[in-house]
Amino acid sequence: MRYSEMLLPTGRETPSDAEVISHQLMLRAGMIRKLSSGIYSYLPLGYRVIKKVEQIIREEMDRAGGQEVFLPAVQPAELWIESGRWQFYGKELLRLKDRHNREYCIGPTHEEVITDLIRNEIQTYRQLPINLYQIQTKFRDEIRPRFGIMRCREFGMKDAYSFDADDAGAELSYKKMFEAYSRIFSRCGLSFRPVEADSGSIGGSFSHEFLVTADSGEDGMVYCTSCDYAANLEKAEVARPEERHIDESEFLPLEEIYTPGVRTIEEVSAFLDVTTQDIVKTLIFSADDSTIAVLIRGNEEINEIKLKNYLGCDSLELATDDIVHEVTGAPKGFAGGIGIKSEIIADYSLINMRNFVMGANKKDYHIKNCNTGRDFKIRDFADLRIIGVTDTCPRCKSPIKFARGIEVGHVFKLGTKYSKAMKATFLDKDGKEKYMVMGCYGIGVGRTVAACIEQNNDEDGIIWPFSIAPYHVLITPVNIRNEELLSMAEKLYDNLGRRGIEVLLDDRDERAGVKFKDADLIGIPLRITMGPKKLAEGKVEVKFRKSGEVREIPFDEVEDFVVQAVEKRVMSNE
RNA sequence: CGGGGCGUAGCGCAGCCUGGUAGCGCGCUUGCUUUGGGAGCAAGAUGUCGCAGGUUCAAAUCCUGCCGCCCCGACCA
Repeated sequence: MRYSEMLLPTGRETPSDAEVISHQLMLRAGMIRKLSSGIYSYLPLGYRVIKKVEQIIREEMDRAGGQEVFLPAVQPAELWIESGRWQFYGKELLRLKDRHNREYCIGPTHEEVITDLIRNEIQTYRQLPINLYQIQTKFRDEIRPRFGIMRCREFGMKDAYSFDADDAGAELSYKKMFEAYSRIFSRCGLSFRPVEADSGSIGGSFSHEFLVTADSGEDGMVYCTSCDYAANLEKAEVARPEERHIDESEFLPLEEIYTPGVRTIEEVSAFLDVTTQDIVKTLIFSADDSTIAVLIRGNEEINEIKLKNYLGCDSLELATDDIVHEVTGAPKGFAGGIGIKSEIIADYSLINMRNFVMGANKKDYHIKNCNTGRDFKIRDFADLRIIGVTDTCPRCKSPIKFARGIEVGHVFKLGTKYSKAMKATFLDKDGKEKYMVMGCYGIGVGRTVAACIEQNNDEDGIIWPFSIAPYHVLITPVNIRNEELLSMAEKLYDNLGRRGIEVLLDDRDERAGVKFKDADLIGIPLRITMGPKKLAEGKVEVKFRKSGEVREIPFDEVEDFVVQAVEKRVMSNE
């Protein structure tokens, strides 16, 4: 491609509404333009990168036994009513009506469509397993799109669905996808980590997120410094502590203390001159239609996902002030375990606590020297908190570390949730009709590109890995008015193109400085600079964007040099 | 949905408080000079001042309503 003919509007200024580096650079490098909140157009340079990532995905999905399909973006409401999600998906599902007033949605995901297809086409175990995937534009009406291409409403996604005859088969399918994903993200030149994730409302089974490590990531993760345990913060388990022997003689007598207007853990801690670890926090939740009190040590945070999973409820939220008053007989801020009119569950952090402080369920009072068992009953202890810096690995007890990441992929073992709801059955060897066991596997294509930029940039711009760079090589004749220079550049451009190298020729009538700045910004991995002085010696310069290394190569050798350099680096995911 | 901010040329912004009919930098066009890290000089083009009402002789500026965008939070995959 000739730069002079390409729509490649680079910009010097950072657009004011771009927060994260990948968004800024994608705008400045002329890769994307925003049409509306969370809705973007891809310009030629940006789309080339998207296609590169898609191609890697296709190759690896095919290699793992996937078959590519293309499913409708617009889906009839009936399917979603059948799966039950028309009701539960909420406002994120963009719904619309056609001229006959029939209801549709724009697919945020395709479990319904694929399950419908498969139930009609698959009758016997002989046709299983099967894995179908597509690369499609999805729409999720996010409450708050942000970070440019990272959290969009409209976005390109690869989604795959596996159907197996039994659980063991489904686990094998899952494992294959897990491995394919690892290869895909490695080939994209990303530093990433698969972490255990919550399988949440989709039900049972298990799930992994692929997180690209980046400080700007929206997801927190924790990983073990010794074994290979890694999980996102929602999921990360906290081990049950060993119970110390209870010697009831240690128990001190209860003591009610006047604590006017003292409500938060910090206030109580300061007022009574105790540490936050000596206090028990009592949180009142409304879970579906019931109310439950949850106790946790003062310095810890509740993990609502864990709580929701533990309770097995559909909705969970902190109780309203009215309910708090009803259950505790006091305004917010003085709840405690003693005398509360609801069931009580407690986080493991309470197990070895003695003589702690709690709210008194009475306005302006707290109680000292509370003890579980002696003073009140707890229905159950469970892992209900967010893992913290002082915790250790739940598997091997080694120290853990925290990091942030961008979720670029998610693999999910679905089980039979959809096949049951939509009656996707097959006839097994034993002549019995059974539900197919499903898995689903997503990759955010645009997000993968953004994540790559987050990991590969410097003050001058993007630094593409060879594997997904929009072009491998940029030829920069320093002055196109020098006809000899230009014609030699064009010759090199033609020859490299013929040998399968993707080349961009900067044939613009611009000053060298402008070309260099744009070259660094758009991040092409190799730049061949052709200037009159070096060319008089029969040489050109080859500069590697990533390392900054500059090699002077004789003009008649540069073609071979570049071909070899590109091939070597594409193969090694550099 | 709650809180905050912004909307003026393609991009980044000033002007608004104190009304008088719009400006700066970059970019763009033309010419000359320059030519290895975002050139210099000269001459130019480009605006429903987000939209709709209102106040006023007069509104980018004051008032009301709406829309859009961004940030924080809550929510959700």
